Amino acid sequence: MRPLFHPSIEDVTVEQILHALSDPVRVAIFAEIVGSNCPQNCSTFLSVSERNIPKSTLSQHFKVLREAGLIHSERHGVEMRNVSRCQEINERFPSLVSGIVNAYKLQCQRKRGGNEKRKGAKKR
Amino acid sequence: MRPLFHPSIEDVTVEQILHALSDPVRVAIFAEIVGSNCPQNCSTFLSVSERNIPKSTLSQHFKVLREAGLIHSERHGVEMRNVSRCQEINERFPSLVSGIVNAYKLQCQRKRGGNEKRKGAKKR
DNA sequence: TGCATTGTTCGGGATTATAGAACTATGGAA
DNA sequence: TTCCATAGTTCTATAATCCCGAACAATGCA
Repeated sequence: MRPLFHPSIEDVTVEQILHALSDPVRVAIFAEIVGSNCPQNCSTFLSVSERNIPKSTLSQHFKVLREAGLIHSERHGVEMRNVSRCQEINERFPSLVSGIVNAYKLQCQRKRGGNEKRKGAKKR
Repeated sequence: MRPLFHPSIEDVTVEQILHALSDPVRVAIFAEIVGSNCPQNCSTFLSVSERNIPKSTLSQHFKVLREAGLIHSERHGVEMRNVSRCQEINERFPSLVSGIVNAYKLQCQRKRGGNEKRKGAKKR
Protein backbone atom coordinates (compact mmCIF):
# COMPACT_ATOMS: atom_id res chain seq x y z
CA MET A 1 0.00 0.00 0.00
CA ARG A 2 1.65 3.21 -1.12
CA PRO A 3 2.39 5.83 1.50
CA LEU A 4 0.06 8.82 1.83
CA PHE A 5 0.95 11.90 -0.14
CA HIS A 6 0.75 15.31 1.49
CA PRO A 7 1.63 18.28 -0.72
CA SER A 8 3.95 20.86 0.73
CA ILE A 9 2.08 24.04 1.47
CA GLU A 10 3.61 26.06 -1.37
CA ASP A 11 2.29 23.56 -3.90
CA VAL A 12 -1.28 23.93 -2.72
CA THR A 13 -3.52 25.79 -5.17
CA VAL A 14 -6.72 27.74 -4.70
CA GLU A 15 -8.38 25.69 -7.43
CA GLN A 16 -7.57 22.40 -5.71
CA ILE A 17 -8.95 23.68 -2.43
CA LEU A 18 -12.15 24.93 -4.05
CA HIS A 19 -12.61 21.71 -5.96
CA ALA A 20 -12.10 19.64 -2.82
CA LEU A 21 -14.67 21.66 -0.91
CA SER A 22 -17.19 21.90 -3.75
CA ASP A 23 -18.52 18.47 -2.86
CA PRO A 24 -21.27 18.46 -0.20
CA VAL A 25 -19.83 15.40 1.54
CA ARG A 26 -16.27 16.65 1.57
CA VAL A 27 -17.12 20.11 2.84
CA ALA A 28 -19.20 18.54 5.62
CA ILE A 29 -16.30 16.29 6.59
CA PHE A 30 -13.84 19.13 6.49
CA ALA A 31 -16.03 21.47 8.55
CA GLU A 32 -16.35 18.74 11.15
CA ILE A 33 -12.58 18.17 11.25
CA VAL A 34 -11.96 21.90 11.57
CA GLY A 35 -14.57 22.25 14.27
CA SER A 36 -13.44 19.34 16.45
CA ASN A 37 -10.38 19.58 18.63
CA CYS A 38 -9.37 15.92 18.48
CA PRO A 39 -8.29 14.04 15.34
CA GLN A 40 -11.12 12.35 13.46
CA ASN A 41 -10.89 8.98 11.78
CA CYS A 42 -12.58 8.17 8.48
CA SER A 43 -15.29 5.84 9.76
CA THR A 44 -16.74 8.67 11.79
CA PHE A 45 -18.17 9.88 8.52
CA LEU A 46 -19.78 6.71 7.17
CA SER A 47 -22.93 8.69 7.81
CA VAL A 48 -22.68 12.37 6.85
CA SER A 49 -25.41 15.00 6.35
CA GLU A 50 -28.11 12.33 6.40
CA ARG A 51 -26.44 10.22 3.74
CA ASN A 52 -24.63 6.89 4.02
CA ILE A 53 -21.32 6.92 2.21
CA PRO A 54 -19.63 3.66 1.18
CA LYS A 55 -16.20 3.43 2.70
CA SER A 56 -14.46 3.19 -0.67
CA THR A 57 -16.04 6.49 -1.64
CA LEU A 58 -15.12 7.92 1.73
CA SER A 59 -11.53 6.88 1.21
CA GLN A 60 -11.47 8.75 -2.10
CA HIS A 61 -12.96 11.83 -0.47
CA PHE A 62 -10.24 11.84 2.16
CA LYS A 63 -7.63 11.45 -0.54
CA VAL A 64 -8.99 14.51 -2.34
CA LEU A 65 -8.98 16.57 0.87
CA ARG A 66 -5.46 15.38 1.66
CA GLU A 67 -4.01 16.06 -1.78
CA ALA A 68 -5.61 19.48 -1.84
CA GLY A 69 -3.57 20.22 1.28
CA LEU A 70 -6.60 20.66 3.51
CA ILE A 71 -5.96 17.83 5.97
CA HIS A 72 -3.11 15.81 7.35
CA SER A 73 -3.69 12.07 7.84
CA GLU A 74 -1.63 9.84 10.07
CA ARG A 75 -1.94 6.20 10.88
CA HIS A 76 -2.48 5.31 14.52
CA GLY A 77 -2.74 1.58 14.88
CA VAL A 78 -5.56 0.34 12.72
CA GLU A 79 -7.15 3.72 12.21
CA MET A 80 -6.31 6.94 10.43
CA ARG A 81 -6.31 10.23 12.29
CA ASN A 82 -7.11 13.36 10.36
CA VAL A 83 -6.43 16.93 11.39
CA SER A 84 -6.86 20.13 9.40
CA ARG A 85 -3.96 22.13 8.01
CA CYS A 86 -5.81 25.42 8.47
CA GLN A 87 -2.93 27.23 10.12
CA GLU A 88 -0.53 26.60 7.27
CA ILE A 89 -3.14 27.48 4.66
CA ASN A 90 -4.07 30.66 6.49
CA GLU A 91 -0.49 31.84 6.28
CA ARG A 92 -0.48 31.36 2.54
CA PHE A 93 -4.08 32.33 1.75
CA PRO A 94 -5.46 34.41 4.61
CA SER A 95 -9.22 34.05 5.17
CA LEU A 96 -9.74 31.66 2.28
CA VAL A 97 -10.62 28.59 4.31
CA SER A 98 -12.25 30.45 7.17
CA GLY A 99 -14.46 32.29 4.69
CA ILE A 100 -15.57 29.02 3.16
CA VAL A 101 -16.19 27.22 6.45
CA ASN A 102 -18.12 30.16 7.87
CA ALA A 103 -20.27 30.37 4.76
CA TYR A 104 -20.90 26.64 4.92
CA LYS A 105 -21.98 26.85 8.55
CA LEU A 106 -24.29 29.74 7.76
CA GLN A 107 -25.83 27.67 5.00
CA CYS A 108 -26.34 24.73 7.38
CA GLN A 109 -28.04 26.95 9.95
CA ARG A 110 -30.33 28.40 7.31
CA LYS A 111 -31.19 24.96 6.02
CA ARG A 112 -32.09 23.71 9.48
CA GLY A 113 -34.04 26.81 10.41
CA GLY A 114 -35.80 27.08 7.08
CA ASN A 115 -37.07 23.53 6.73
CA GLU A 116 -40.30 24.25 8.56
CA LYS A 117 -41.07 27.46 6.69
CA ARG A 118 -40.19 26.33 3.19
CA LYS A 119 -42.62 24.33 1.12
CA GLY A 120 -40.22 21.69 -0.17
CA ALA A 121 -36.55 21.07 0.46
CA LYS A 122 -34.52 20.16 -2.60
CA LYS A 123 -32.97 16.77 -2.80
CA ARG A 124 -29.77 15.87 -4.62
CA MET B 1 -32.99 30.27 -27.71
CA ARG B 2 -34.09 29.87 -24.13
CA PRO B 3 -33.79 32.88 -21.82
CA LEU B 4 -30.86 33.04 -19.37
CA PHE B 5 -31.45 31.65 -15.93
CA HIS B 6 -30.27 33.57 -12.89
CA PRO B 7 -30.90 31.93 -9.53
CA SER B 8 -32.34 34.10 -6.80
CA ILE B 9 -29.74 34.79 -4.16
CA GLU B 10 -31.33 32.60 -1.50
CA ASP B 11 -31.02 29.57 -3.78
CA VAL B 12 -27.29 30.02 -4.22
CA THR B 13 -25.20 27.39 -2.44
CA VAL B 14 -21.64 27.42 -1.19
CA GLU B 15 -20.95 24.18 -3.06
CA GLN B 16 -22.09 25.64 -6.37
CA ILE B 17 -19.92 28.70 -5.88
CA LEU B 18 -16.87 26.61 -5.00
CA HIS B 19 -17.44 24.29 -7.91
CA ALA B 20 -17.79 27.20 -10.32
CA LEU B 21 -14.55 28.77 -9.11
CA SER B 22 -12.59 25.51 -8.89
CA ASP B 23 -11.85 25.70 -12.61
CA PRO B 24 -8.75 27.72 -13.54
CA VAL B 25 -10.45 29.34 -16.52
CA ARG B 26 -13.60 30.26 -14.65
CA VAL B 27 -11.84 31.71 -11.63
CA ALA B 28 -9.66 33.79 -13.96
CA ILE B 29 -12.74 35.08 -15.76
CA PHE B 30 -14.55 35.83 -12.54
CA ALA B 31 -11.58 37.63 -10.98
CA GLU B 32 -11.37 39.78 -14.10
CA ILE B 33 -15.09 40.60 -13.98
CA VAL B 34 -14.87 41.45 -10.29
CA GLY B 35 -11.79 43.59 -10.82
CA SER B 36 -13.08 45.61 -13.77
CA ASN B 37 -15.58 48.37 -13.31
CA CYS B 38 -17.32 48.02 -16.65
CA PRO B 39 -19.34 45.00 -17.81
CA GLN B 40 -17.30 42.38 -19.67
CA ASN B 41 -18.52 40.44 -22.67
CA CYS B 42 -17.67 36.80 -23.28
CA SER B 43 -15.33 37.20 -26.22
CA THR B 44 -12.97 39.18 -24.05
CA PHE B 45 -11.95 35.81 -22.64
CA LEU B 46 -11.32 33.82 -25.81
CA SER B 47 -7.74 33.97 -24.55
CA VAL B 48 -7.39 33.52 -20.79
CA SER B 49 -4.33 32.75 -18.65
CA GLU B 50 -2.27 31.92 -21.74
CA ARG B 51 -4.81 29.46 -23.09
CA ASN B 52 -7.18 29.74 -26.04
CA ILE B 53 -10.69 28.70 -25.14
CA PRO B 54 -13.17 27.69 -27.85
CA LYS B 55 -16.24 29.86 -27.68
CA SER B 56 -18.58 26.93 -27.09
CA THR B 57 -16.57 26.01 -24.01
CA LEU B 58 -16.52 29.63 -22.96
CA SER B 59 -20.28 29.77 -23.24
CA GLN B 60 -20.54 26.77 -20.92
CA HIS B 61 -18.18 28.40 -18.44
CA PHE B 62 -20.31 31.53 -18.33
CA LYS B 63 -23.38 29.40 -17.84
CA VAL B 64 -21.77 27.73 -14.83
CA LEU B 65 -20.77 31.08 -13.31
CA ARG B 66 -24.25 32.44 -13.96
CA GLU B 67 -26.13 29.47 -12.52
CA ALA B 68 -23.89 29.48 -9.46
CA GLY B 69 -25.15 33.02 -8.86
CA LEU B 70 -21.74 34.61 -9.31
CA ILE B 71 -22.49 36.80 -12.32
CA HIS B 72 -25.40 38.51 -13.97
CA SER B 73 -25.52 38.45 -17.77
CA GLU B 74 -27.56 40.79 -19.89
CA ARG B 75 -27.86 41.11 -23.61
CA HIS B 76 -26.86 44.46 -25.13
CA GLY B 77 -27.33 44.36 -28.84
CA VAL B 78 -25.27 41.56 -30.22
CA GLU B 79 -23.13 41.08 -27.17
CA MET B 80 -23.59 39.87 -23.62
CA ARG B 81 -22.57 42.04 -20.70
CA ASN B 82 -21.50 40.33 -17.53
CA VAL B 83 -21.25 41.86 -14.08
CA SER B 84 -20.54 40.21 -10.75
CA ARG B 85 -23.17 39.68 -8.07
CA CYS B 86 -20.63 40.12 -5.28
CA GLN B 87 -22.72 42.52 -3.26
CA GLU B 88 -25.68 40.17 -3.02
CA ILE B 89 -23.45 37.20 -2.23
CA ASN B 90 -21.58 39.15 0.42
CA GLU B 91 -24.82 39.83 2.23
CA ARG B 92 -25.59 36.14 2.35
CA PHE B 93 -22.06 34.74 2.76
CA PRO B 94 -19.80 37.48 4.10
CA SER B 95 -16.17 37.22 3.00
CA LEU B 96 -16.67 34.03 1.01
CA VAL B 97 -16.09 35.46 -2.43
CA SER B 98 -13.63 38.12 -1.35
CA GLY B 99 -11.56 35.48 0.42
CA ILE B 100 -11.44 33.39 -2.73
CA VAL B 101 -10.63 36.23 -5.09
CA ASN B 102 -7.92 37.57 -2.79
CA ALA B 103 -6.35 34.13 -2.49
CA TYR B 104 -6.47 33.72 -6.25
CA LYS B 105 -4.76 37.07 -6.80
CA LEU B 106 -2.07 36.15 -4.28
CA GLN B 107 -1.50 32.92 -6.15
CA CYS B 108 -1.21 34.78 -9.47
CA GLN B 109 1.35 37.18 -8.01
CA ARG B 110 3.38 34.31 -6.60
CA LYS B 111 3.26 32.47 -9.90
CA ARG B 112 4.53 35.49 -11.83
CA GLY B 113 7.20 36.33 -9.28
CA GLY B 114 8.33 32.76 -8.80
CA ASN B 115 8.74 31.73 -12.42
CA GLU B 116 12.37 32.81 -12.60
CA LYS B 117 13.38 31.16 -9.35
CA ARG B 118 11.57 27.85 -9.75
CA LYS B 119 13.04 25.06 -11.82
CA GLY B 120 9.97 24.11 -13.81
CA ALA B 121 6.46 25.46 -13.87
CA LYS B 122 3.72 22.86 -13.93
CA LYS B 123 1.49 22.61 -16.94
CA ARG B 124 -2.08 21.46 -16.93
C1' DT C 1 -2.40 -18.30 13.55
C1' DG C 2 -6.92 -16.62 12.94
C1' DC C 3 -9.95 -13.01 12.87
C1' DA C 4 -11.94 -8.36 13.47
C1' DT C 5 -11.38 -3.62 12.26
C1' DT C 6 -9.95 0.17 9.34
C1' DG C 7 -8.83 1.82 5.25
C1' DT C 8 -6.95 1.35 0.17
C1' DT C 9 -7.05 -0.21 -4.59
C1' DC C 10 -9.27 -2.03 -8.70
C1' DG C 11 -12.73 -2.16 -12.26
C1' DG C 12 -17.06 -0.98 -14.38
C1' DG C 13 -20.95 1.85 -15.12
C1' DA C 14 -22.80 6.48 -14.57
C1' DT C 15 -22.11 11.18 -14.78
C1' DT C 16 -19.90 15.40 -16.34
C1' DA C 17 -16.65 18.20 -19.25
C1' DT C 18 -14.68 19.56 -23.72
C1' DA C 19 -14.83 21.33 -28.26
C1' DG C 20 -16.14 21.16 -33.28
C1' DA C 21 -20.18 21.95 -36.14
C1' DA C 22 -24.47 23.82 -36.83
C1' DC C 23 -27.64 27.08 -35.29
C1' DT C 24 -29.93 31.58 -33.32
C1' DA C 25 -30.13 36.42 -32.48
C1' DT C 26 -28.97 41.04 -33.28
C1' DG C 27 -27.20 45.13 -35.84
C1' DG C 28 -25.68 47.28 -39.59
C1' DA C 29 -24.49 47.72 -44.88
C1' DA C 30 -25.85 47.24 -49.60
C1' DT D 1 -35.71 44.21 -47.54
C1' DT D 2 -31.93 41.15 -48.01
C1' DC D 3 -27.38 39.94 -46.91
C1' DC D 4 -23.56 39.62 -44.05
C1' DA D 5 -20.71 40.04 -39.83
C1' DT D 6 -20.49 39.44 -35.00
C1' DA D 7 -21.57 37.25 -30.48
C1' DG D 8 -23.33 33.42 -28.15
C1' DT D 9 -25.93 29.11 -27.75
C1' DT D 10 -27.12 24.32 -28.58
C1' DC D 11 -26.14 19.74 -30.29
C1' DT D 12 -23.35 15.76 -30.29
C1' DA D 13 -19.65 12.60 -29.79
C1' DT D 14 -15.55 11.76 -27.36
C1' DA D 15 -12.77 12.22 -23.22
C1' DA D 16 -12.20 12.66 -18.47
C1' DT D 17 -14.08 12.06 -13.70
C1' DC D 18 -16.81 10.23 -10.20
C1' DC D 19 -19.07 6.58 -7.61
C1' DC D 20 -19.37 2.27 -5.30
C1' DG D 21 -19.08 -2.92 -4.79
C1' DA D 22 -15.58 -6.39 -4.45
C1' DA D 23 -11.17 -7.72 -3.41
C1' DC D 24 -7.09 -6.58 -1.00
C1' DA D 25 -3.59 -4.71 2.61
C1' DA D 26 -2.22 -3.33 7.27
C1' DT D 27 -2.63 -3.45 12.04
C1' DG D 28 -4.02 -5.23 16.73
C1' DC D 29 -5.74 -8.62 19.60
C1' DA D 30 -7.58 -13.25 21.19
